[in-house]
Formats: sequence, structure tokens, C-alpha cells
Amino acid sequence: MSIGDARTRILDAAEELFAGSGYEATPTAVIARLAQVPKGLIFHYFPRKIDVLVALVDERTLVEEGREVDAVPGDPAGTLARLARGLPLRASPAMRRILFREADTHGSVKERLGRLNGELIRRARFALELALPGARGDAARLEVAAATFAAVLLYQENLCQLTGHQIDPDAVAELIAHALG
Amino acid sequence: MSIGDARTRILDAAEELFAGSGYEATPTAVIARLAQVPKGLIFHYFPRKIDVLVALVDERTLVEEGREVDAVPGDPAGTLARLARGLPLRASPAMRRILFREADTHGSVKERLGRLNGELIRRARFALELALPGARGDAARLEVAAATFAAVLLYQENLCQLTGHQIDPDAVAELIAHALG
Amino acid sequence: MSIGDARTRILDAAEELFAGSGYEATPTAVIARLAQVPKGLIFHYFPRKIDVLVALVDERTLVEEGREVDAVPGDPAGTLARLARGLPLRASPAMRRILFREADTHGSVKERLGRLNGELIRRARFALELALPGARGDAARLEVAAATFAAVLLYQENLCQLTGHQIDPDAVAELIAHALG
Amino acid sequence: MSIGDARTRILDAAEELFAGSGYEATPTAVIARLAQVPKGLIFHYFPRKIDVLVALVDERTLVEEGREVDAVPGDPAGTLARLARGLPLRASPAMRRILFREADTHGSVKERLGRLNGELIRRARFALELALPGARGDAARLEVAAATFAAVLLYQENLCQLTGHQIDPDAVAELIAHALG
DNA sequence: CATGAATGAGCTTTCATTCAT
DNA sequence: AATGAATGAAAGCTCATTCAT
Repeated sequence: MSIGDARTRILDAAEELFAGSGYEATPTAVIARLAQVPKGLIFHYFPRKIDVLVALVDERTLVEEGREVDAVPGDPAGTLARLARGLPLRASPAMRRILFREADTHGSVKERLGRLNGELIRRARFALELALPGARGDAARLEVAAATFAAVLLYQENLCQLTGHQIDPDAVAELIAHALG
Repeated sequence: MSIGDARTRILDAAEELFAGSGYEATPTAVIARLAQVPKGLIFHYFPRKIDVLVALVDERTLVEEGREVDAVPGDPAGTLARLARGLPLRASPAMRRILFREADTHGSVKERLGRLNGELIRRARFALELALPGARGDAARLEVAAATFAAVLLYQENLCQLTGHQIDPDAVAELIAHALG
Repeated sequence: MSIGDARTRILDAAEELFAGSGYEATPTAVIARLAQVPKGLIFHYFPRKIDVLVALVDERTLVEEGREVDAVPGDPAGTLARLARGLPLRASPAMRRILFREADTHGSVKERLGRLNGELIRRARFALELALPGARGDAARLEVAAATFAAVLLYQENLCQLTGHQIDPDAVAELIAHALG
Repeated sequence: MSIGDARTRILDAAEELFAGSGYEATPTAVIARLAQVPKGLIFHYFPRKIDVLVALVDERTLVEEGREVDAVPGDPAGTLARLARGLPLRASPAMRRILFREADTHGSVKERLGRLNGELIRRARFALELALPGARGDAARLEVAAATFAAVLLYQENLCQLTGHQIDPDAVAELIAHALG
């Protein structure tokens, strides 16, 4: 086997195909062909087709929880902008598409997306608390700002690709910072 | 033929099923059963299965374009909040889910969702322009605010249902208004 | 369709094949080929393979219950011998094999076989009661005689074909008559 | 390797599974799992799946041929009753089920069952000959009695479990003795 | 001997679509 | 327009068997 073992090649193929055509529209036979393995081998490693998707989500997406936030007191705009440099999500672009695309398909995908969402909000809130020490009193407003920022980031990750619209997270960061200033 | 004619009942059934299980996972036979029509009749009205989805989007979603915005000069928060009372989208809850869920399935769905997105941004921008006559000079900032608000509304419509998180559009409206104030 | 409609031809084919090779060892594809119908049509009429077997048992075996017994008072041997002329079972030889062969496969087959057994015993008991009016007092002995006769008849129907042994029901009838005489 | 060596554990597992679900419906993978051996090892000991069944029958059923019969002259009922204490078959309950259940599956099973049947009849005949020295002249009647008793015993072993009916061999023994008396 | 990944034919079942009526 | 039987390609999945290690 030239590139990786069979199981890995199956997951590679599935990742590409699920991202492109969707889980339901991707036959296992096509996964097998792309992975250059016999069809039966897929079911040796993954007893049911859905287990391929579950394995992908389990093994190839990681919501980074609890990492420290790179916050600069007095610079909420810059702090948020740095947050927007990357979602707290270790996953390939294909896996990111799968995460949003198949959130309805299986509970484990939905759960992962929900975790990402929650972590995003938590980070944004925490970053703002650090960047704006004086604003801690207004927790509700910070919460709204954090959720708004999270919404924008997920919107950018997901819908923008579908609709062709763009949104600049840095500008949103500045907007929100201004609102809290 | 209790409610509506056959074609209508087919679309009713498909709407419910596509929203619940997704387009790919819904067999035409199940649509026929729920609609209480013979299987063949579906293909009389809709030569291919995808035509059912296209017809649903065409006939049961309407992006209201160009309607006037209920803006109050000097009250950007209230103006945005009123915008958030309802998306410029005439569609049942089921059709809304279909719009987001099947945006990858067929071009016409994606186009409709993109149209909704564009209209949302346009309205938000226009509303802010009216509510903040003095801010017209800073078009870029208005644009960002509008896009942010649109992102929040679509996020609420789509992801919140999946992840269980909530966001209060009125609070976001106030936040944005404050940022622009 | 030359001989019978498709559903009938499917059942005909299944009857022949289940009797010959057994239910588990008979692929639906072979049924379809013998019946000269496309494979998919089998599942149009019988959603699952087991439904073919159930339909066969339901529609092509009939345990004749409660029919009068041709009893001659004073001639228990002849009366039992007449009983042995035919089991109270309307079914082709193939269906008879299926009934015994697949009794473990599905509840409905087992139930039918149990009904046959029960009816056989009931008839034998009733026949003996009529043929031996004076013996009614010894109900237990009649019961044993009836069960013995039933066992012999089922043994003849089932095991004899497997083992190559033969048993003459008329001689058993006479033996039992003698025992009760 | 808690109980026995691998080969024994494979046979143990197969015995249990074949008795419960039937030969055809039992995958070798399930046998391997229950036996706690790797899948490939089964085919090391038994090149084909059917060889597992053949080995079971060969090694775990024994038709006891030619053993002396515990006959008491003048007491045919007791003699038969003692015969009914146990079939001339050394085999676990599971193997007994397999013997009847899979008689159609493979020649060796059918042969063993036929042998059991023959031995049963031979013993019953011999027992009756010894118990009724005066009846030796009427060989035909003895033969019928023996076959009847064999039929009852096999019926009890096989069908009774399926149909829920019971039959008391002792009472049958007495009935037959009475018939010959 | 022992192992479990690998194989591929074949299984039951699904399903969009057609078509005679 | 209305019907449901008919079609067959393709789906997910099973499984006895092989084989390199």
C-alpha cells in the first residue's frame, strides 16, 4: 500500500467525497474506488456506513477547549481579531464542510458542531473580559457581544461559501469593540 | 382528497419529509404514502424527484425584496430590532429548514438562500442609513454592521436550532446601534 | 404472463425451492429467475424475504379443523386406518416438506405445524371414542393411543423420508386397536 | 484459553450456535467470537464451514449400536419403558437438536439420524422378542410395535419441543405391551 | 501455529422511474 | 389524469475463504 494503510485511505476518500457530494449521496462503492480498496474492506473497519462519518468526526475534528486566549487589555478589537485568525477547530477544510453540511445527519456531528459553537462563545467572552477589565460588570452585554462574534465567525465559515457574500472579521471585531468601548 | 388537490398534497408531504429527514433520505414512495397519492402520480407532476424540491423552493419560499424598511431616524436599535421581527422570507418553518439543509443539494436552493442573505444585508444597511442619517458618510462601517446583523439573524435561524444556543436579536440590535452611535 | 400472475409464480418458485434447498439456502435471485420475474418484483409483493415463507404457509397450507371423523363403532382399527389415509392438511407435498423443514425458521411455520399436531391428536381421540363407545371411561389410555397414532403419522410424513425407514399406518392402527380392545 | 484448546472451543461454540440458530444462519465469524479464537483459526482446523458440522456429528454424537437390552421376560411394558429412559444416543441436548434440525443440510447428519432410527427399531424389536418369548412367531407384529415405539420416541425428542405437546413414553410402552399381550 | 486484514462474490433490500391500462 | 405493477440498476451489507506475516 503506497500511501498510508487501508483504513486511513478509506477515511481520506470519505472525507473528500462527503465534503463534495454529501454523506447520503456518496455510495460506499465510490469511497472504495477512490480509496483503492475492495468494497468489503470498508465494512471490515466500519460495520455501518454511518460509522465512517462518525470516525471522521471523532478522529479528524478537534474542538480545542480551554486554551488560553491571547488577550491584550485595552485592545478588545485586536483581541477579537486575533481570535478570528482561526476557529478553535483542528480540522481540514473538507472536515469543516462536513461538520456544517452533515449536522443533521447524525448526532455526533451535531454534537461536535455544538461544542465548537459553545467554545467559540466562551472564548470570545473570556477574551473580552480580559481585554476590557472595566466592563466585567456588564456581563449581559459581553455575552451578547461574544455570541455576535461567534455568529459572524460561523457564518463566515459556513454560509459565506454558499452565498458568495464576504464579511471581514477584523472589521466586525472593531465594530464590537467600539460598541463596548 | 381531503385537503387540497393531489399536487398540493404531494408538496405538503415532501415539505414535511424533506425538512425532517432530508431530501436524499426521503424516498418518493414515502412522499406518496404520506400524500395519499399513488406513486406514479408524483412523476406525473414532477418528472424527476429533484423537481419536487425545486417546486417547493420556487413556490413556497419568497424572498421579499425591496420592501420598505420601517426605520425611525435616531433609533437604530429599535429599527434593527424591528427588522429582526421577521426575516424577509415568506416560508413555513419547514421550508426554512429545507432552505438551509439542502443548500448544497441543488442550485436553486442555494440561489434562494443567497438571495435571502443579500436581501437581509441590503435591508439592514438601508435601515441603518435611514436610522442614522448622520452616519451615511461611513459607508464601510454601516456595511459591516449590516452584515453582522444579517449573520446573527441567519445564525439564529439555522445554527441555534442545531446547537441549542440562543441569541437575542434585540440585544444585538442595541449593541450594533451603540457601536454606530 | 403465460402461467398465472407474477405473485403466484413467485410463490410457486419459492415453494419448489424452499422444499428442495431450504429457506436459508435459497437466494431471492434464484426465486426470481425460476419465477421469471425481475428480482425487485419479489420485494414489491413481499417486503422481506421471510414474508414469502409466511405467505406460503398462510395461503398454501390449511389444517382442516373440526371436520367429522369417519368412525365405525366397533371397528377402531379401520377407523384409525381411514384417518391415516390423509393428514388433516391441505398442502402440496412440497409445502409439507417446508412445514417440517422450516419449523425452526419462523414462528408462523411452527404454529402451523403445532396446529396440525394438535388437530391430529384431537381427531384420533375423537375417532377412537366413537369407534370404542365402551372405552370412554378410560380417557387417559385413549389419549395415549391417539398421541401415539399422531406421532406415527407425523413420523411417517417427516422422518421416514429422511431415514429411509417405512412404517405401515394400517398395521399401527390394528396394533393400537388391539391394545384398546 | 480458559476451557479446552482452540479446536474444542470452536466446536463448543458451533454446537451452541447451530442448535440455536441453525447451520446456515450461523456465520463463522460469530463462532469465532463465541469461541474466542481468531477467525482464521477456524479454517485452520476445518477447511470449510461444513466440516465443522461434520466434525460435530462425527465426534459428538454416538449411536450406541448392539448394546444389550435390559429386557425382563414377561414384562414387555417395563422393558420398553426402560428402553425409553434414554435413546441409544450419546449426545448433548444441543447436538440432538442439531441432528434433527440439520438432517437436510448434509449427508453425514442424515446418515447419523437414520442410524439412530434403525438402532432404535432394532432395540425395540429385540427387547420385545426377549420380553415376549412366546410372541416370536409373530415377527411382523413385533416389527410394527417396535417401529411405533421408535416413532414415539423420536417424535418426543423432536416435534414435542416444537409444538408444545407432550407424550408419556411409559404409557405408550404399556399400550404397546397390552397390544402384544 | 496463529492472526486478522484482505477479498470479492453474492446477499437482501431500496428506489427512481417507466408504462400499460 | 390516474394507477400500481413492473423494472433493473445500485445500494448497503454479509460472509466464507484466503493469505501474508
